[in-house]
Parts: sequence; structure tokens; C-alpha cells
Amino acid sequence: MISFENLILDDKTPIYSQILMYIKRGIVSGTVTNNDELPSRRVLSALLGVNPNTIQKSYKMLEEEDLIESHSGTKSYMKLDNVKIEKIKKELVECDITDMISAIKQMGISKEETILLLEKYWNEV
Amino acid sequence: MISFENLILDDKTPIYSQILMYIKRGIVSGTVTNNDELPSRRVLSALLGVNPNTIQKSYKMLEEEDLIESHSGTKSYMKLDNVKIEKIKKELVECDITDMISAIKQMGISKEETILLLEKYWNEV
Amino acid sequence: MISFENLILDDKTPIYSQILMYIKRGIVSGTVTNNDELPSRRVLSALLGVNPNTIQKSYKMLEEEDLIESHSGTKSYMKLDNVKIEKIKKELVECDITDMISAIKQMGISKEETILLLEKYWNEV
Amino acid sequence: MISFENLILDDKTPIYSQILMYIKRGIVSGTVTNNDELPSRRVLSALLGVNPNTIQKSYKMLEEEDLIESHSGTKSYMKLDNVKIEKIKKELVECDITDMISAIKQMGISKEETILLLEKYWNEV
DNA sequence: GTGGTCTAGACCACG
DNA sequence: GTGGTCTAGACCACT
Repeated sequence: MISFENLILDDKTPIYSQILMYIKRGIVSGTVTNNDELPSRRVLSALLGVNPNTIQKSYKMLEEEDLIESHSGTKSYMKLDNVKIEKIKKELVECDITDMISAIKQMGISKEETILLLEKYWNEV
Repeated sequence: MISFENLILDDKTPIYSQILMYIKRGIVSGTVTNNDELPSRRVLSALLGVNPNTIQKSYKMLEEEDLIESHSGTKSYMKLDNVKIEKIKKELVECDITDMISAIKQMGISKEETILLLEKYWNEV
Repeated sequence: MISFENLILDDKTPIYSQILMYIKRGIVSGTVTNNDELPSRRVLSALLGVNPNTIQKSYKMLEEEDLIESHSGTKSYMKLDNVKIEKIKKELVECDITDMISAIKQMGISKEETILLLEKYWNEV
Repeated sequence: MISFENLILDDKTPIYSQILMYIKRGIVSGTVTNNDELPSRRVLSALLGVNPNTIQKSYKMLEEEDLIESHSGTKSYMKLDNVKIEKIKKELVECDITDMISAIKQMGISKEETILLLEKYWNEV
């Protein structure tokens, strides 16, 4: 069963998107693996304190990306393979890194300075 | 006159916010300096292909942060000093770096690997 | 539910402001009381023939003055107490009376004549 | 020459409208009479510290209501008769009084209470 | 021409 | 269905 206890919601980004990203990051990190069971819509909505419709939207998007499979009952399971995992990893990592680089470079900060900043903030997050 | 030719709009973030961030990053990088003239709402809206009101919103937020001087019937100018510049730099850099670190760490990627990725992508952006 | 059937809009004052004043006057007169339900933006906008966003602006200003309670997905309700009501009453009455006096005095009309005019027009409005 | 020294501009109402109303109230009070000379656009704009275009707009509206006459030079004169004066008086007084009554009645305040308030505030304005 | 404001309509998250 | 936000266009006062 996938755990959502490390998911802390902020109110700047859409909730369905935060849930989606949380799961995708779990896939990349290996805490979410093939055949893992997802909590039911009802349970997760209660756990996170958000509307069931919002959960439903997240699950639907996972389904559209062919990452989960909903069986006849209410249970849903991750449907992963190495190709999908690599694709997500590349997508997420590239996005996070290049977005940051793009923003940093616009401010005229050098690569060396960026690495220093990264070292500085790494353990504070 | 502040140049906006390097600003490419995406459709994920609010336009007014992208314009705001573009100017703030320019302040940090030094391409936007004190007393620089801002293009009028009409000119910039035509240049970027957005509504004048969207520009107005960006400018208004800059004024609320006391970064520009703006009076009816006259042009608008940047109103900066070193204290303001340092404050913005800290705000922007911290935000970009820590957001990235947070996302990367959730995926179980180490600091060393991150630095390698940063080196790899730095010149591609 | 607050009734808006006595609200007739003119086109000299901003609509959002007229709606705001209508509700405030209702608060003073006692026709709008604590916990009263406000019509939704859609309903009221259809009723008054204006854009939902205009209603939204009025409601937002009421919320900023802490006169209504409003959460996403739920109805909005008046949030009043005697202190707030007295404050609004003082604010509105003073404004209406002193504006009128100021205008009348500029025309060289005496207090006695004004009272006569007031008696004359009172039942015609 | 019509004096504008008692005109204090607020920034809530359009300036051209405030100037127009100031003159009309002067007509009603008798301080502005037939054949009175108006200051030139330039002089009045300097005196009030507003743009000549704004003065021009006020004068144009007076002309459209046939209340002033501009001679070949830059001088303008009031063009009044008793019928016009009575019409303006009725228009202004009725408007001020009935607007106030309308607002006050909406708050459930009685005629007697209104007269007391009027007495109270009369000398404070 | 300049900046400022109001109204309008579409879209989003949420219950 | 609810409220909240973003973009859009028209209009106004003013230089």
C-alpha cells in the first residue's frame, strides 16, 4: 500500500497535481513499485482532508498515463515497468534541473556559485 | 529602457507573474537598474501579445513592492537601491534552489548525482 | 436569504459599489442579519443582469471588512455583531447626511428651508 | 469674475464634474450671475492645479447646456436667465435631497431622526 | 500619448 | 453546485 504520510500539501499548486507529482516522485525514488496498491478514493480523501473529486481527478490522470489499473472493485494498483519508470525519471529530473538552471542563469549566477548554493541549502530542505 | 526580448511566455504560470519574475530576475542580474524606464502598458502588451491589463497588474505589483515609480500620464521608472536588490536576490535564489532540492530529494537522488546532472544540463539550457 | 429585489442599479456609480452599499444599508436597517445566507455569485449575477465577477468583487470587499464568511464550495453567510453594525451605521449615516448638507449649503439654502424640503420630499421617494 | 477659491477638489469624483457642479451650485446660490466672466482655461488650470484639457471639458459641457458663451477671444461669460436658474436649482436640490432621503430610508431611519441628525451635523460641515 | 479602474467571460479547485 | 483567479477590453482622468 502506497503511503502518503510524507505528502504535505501547499496551497499554491493544484492539489490534484501535487498528488500526481508525489506519486511520480515515489516511482522515481523506488518507494512506489509495480503492483503497489493505492488507497481507495474515500480513504485518501479522508487522510489528506481534500475532496474525493480531487482524488478522483488525480487517479484519472494516472490512469490516462497508463500508470495504474483499476480493478472491478474499488482497488487500484500501480502498473509499471522499467521503460515507464525511466521515462518519468527523465521527465521529472530534467524538468526540475533545467527549470532551476534557467532561472538561475537569468540572474547571472555562475555554475560554480550555484553548486556552492546547492551545497549550502541541501541539508536545510 | 528595459528590454523584454528574452522573455518567452509559457502557459503554465500566470502571465502577470511571469512578467513580474522576469523583471525581478533582471534586477538581480543587473540588466535592470535604478531609474530604468519601463515600456508603457500599451507598448509592452503589443510586444508580448497580451492584454494591457495584464501588464498593468504586473506593474501594480511592482509598485506595491515599491520597486517602480508610476504616476498617471508619465512614464514609469525603476526605483531601486542595494538593499532592495539584495532582498530580491535572496528571495529568488533561495526559492529556486530549495524548490529544486526538495523535488530532487523526494526522488532519492543524492547531492553528488545532482551536481553531475547540473554540470550536464548547464550549457543546454 | 438576503433579498435583492429592492436594488435598482444606476449607471453612475460602480456596480460592485452599489451592491456593497445595498448590503451595508440592509445591515443598518436590520433586514440583513447575522448568519443570513447570501445568494451565490451566479444566482445574483443572473438576477441583477451583471457579470458574476462584479458580484465577486462586492463579496470580496465584504469579506475584507470581515462582514461575511466565505469558503470555496460552500455558501456565504453574514458574520455580524452589534459592534460591526453600529460602526457601519455611523459610517453610512454621517456620509449621507454630511454630503447632502455640504451640497445644500453651497447653494445658500438655510437649515430651515432644508427641513421644509425634507418634509416635502420625504414621502415621494 | 467667478471665484474658484472655495472649490476643494476630492479625488473620488471626476474633476470636470466637480467643476461643473461647483459652477451650478454657484448659480443656484446667486454667487454666479448672468454675464459673469469665467477665468480663461489656462488661468483656471493653473489655479486648480489640473490639466487644461480637464478645464476645457467642463467649459464644453457648460456650453452644451447653453449656460456660457465663448466670445471670439478666449473670454467666456455666463449666459443665464430665470428659467435656467430655476431649472438648475430644482435639478440640484431635488437630487441632493432625494438621494439622501432614499439612502436614509433604506436604513430604516425615521424622518424625525433624520431632522435631528441634520441639526446635529449642520454646523460641522 | 500615460497610468488607473470597471465590467466581462472563461477556467479552476473544491463540496 | 460553490467561491477564487486570470485574461480581456473598454473607458476615464490626466500630461
